[in-house]
Amino acid sequence: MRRKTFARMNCSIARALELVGEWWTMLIMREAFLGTRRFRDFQCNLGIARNILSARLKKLVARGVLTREAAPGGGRRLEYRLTEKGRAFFPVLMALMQWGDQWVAGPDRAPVKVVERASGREIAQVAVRGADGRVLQPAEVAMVAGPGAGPAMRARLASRAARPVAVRSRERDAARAGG
Amino acid sequence: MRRKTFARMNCSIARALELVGEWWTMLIMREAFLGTRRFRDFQCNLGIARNILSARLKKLVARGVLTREAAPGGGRRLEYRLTEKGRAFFPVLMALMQWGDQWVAGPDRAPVKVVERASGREIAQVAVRGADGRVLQPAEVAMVAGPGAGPAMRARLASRAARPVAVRSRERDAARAGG
DNA sequence: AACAATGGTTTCATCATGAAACTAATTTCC
DNA sequence: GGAAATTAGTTTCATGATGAAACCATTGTT
Repeated sequence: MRRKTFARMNCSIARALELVGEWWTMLIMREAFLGTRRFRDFQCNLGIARNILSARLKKLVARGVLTREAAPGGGRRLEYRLTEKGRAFFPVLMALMQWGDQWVAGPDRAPVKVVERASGREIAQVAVRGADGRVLQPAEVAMVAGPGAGPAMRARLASRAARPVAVRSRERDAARAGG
Repeated sequence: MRRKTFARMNCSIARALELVGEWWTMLIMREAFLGTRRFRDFQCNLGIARNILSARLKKLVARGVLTREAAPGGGRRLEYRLTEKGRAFFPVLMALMQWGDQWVAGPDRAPVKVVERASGREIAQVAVRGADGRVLQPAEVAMVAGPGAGPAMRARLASRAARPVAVRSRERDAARAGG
């Protein structure tokens, strides 16, 4: 059967994943943030098949995440560059990288360190913050219906509004389970 | 050919995606943060095929993102719950949701609003911040080799250390391109 | 004109996905 | 105690996505 689309779901995460959630796409975004612009370089740096890279780039351009422009220089050179929409994706990638650093690679084994260009100091952990800037844990927030919520989502959110993601202590050992 | 694995890549984003980057997995995480714990509820809320859900949950448990425990109640009830590692994924999902709200759903069409439980005020934008708490744009940071960088990554980062993600003005129209 | 570099598209074998059918463990109803 | 129901899967099978290699097209160089 055909792979299901997330586009119809009344959920911004699903709709975002429809654009960037396919296999390879987030790594293409990573490359773009690392400064890669040319088809050849994406292909070599990632080791992705060319037909797949072509399809992914095409979709990202069509969705306004990248632009495709002729580049100066010999041959048939093109450049793929991040748009404003693409650059706005930065926090997602940084959050994902930090999670990988801390929970997959292991502490102090990060392959890449992100530093503030001006000062050379490492950036802070990407975190969810309240209006006052305080860092919030999952249990400290609630999901409520937004202006774009359909009837189904509205019903779901109403029925569980009082049920945060509870934190239990007995799982600490299990959280270290194998890789 | 078999789908390539990202696990060997010297990149925390790739390694994170190896765990949560498969089709459906991030939406399963979203459901978990919304409070869903039972197989049946994941299946109904997402509309995912049961064999795929089974495979994804199994992998998330094996990787320490979820726990699987018997739950009180009739039948053969099980509960899947987020571990500390799973809860640490919160900023990634919130960043993704906000990006979807702003750039895919369109402004003021967000299906879900996330508010601080204590005050009821909406949370802030998830952003990359420096050590001093100031919000940083992609062009304001540099990627440098971390303790876990291999020779190849080290060489790449050294050669492009001086090349930030440049911001050009002429793309503003293109960024609005079709959906 | 021939050749090389870049950026693809096409073809084909293999793997992943989705739907439905089937299995298994536990509890409730009669 | 046995039948049915609930939950949580696994198996089977048709179809779609992926990866590798081959092929094509445009532009610039010799």
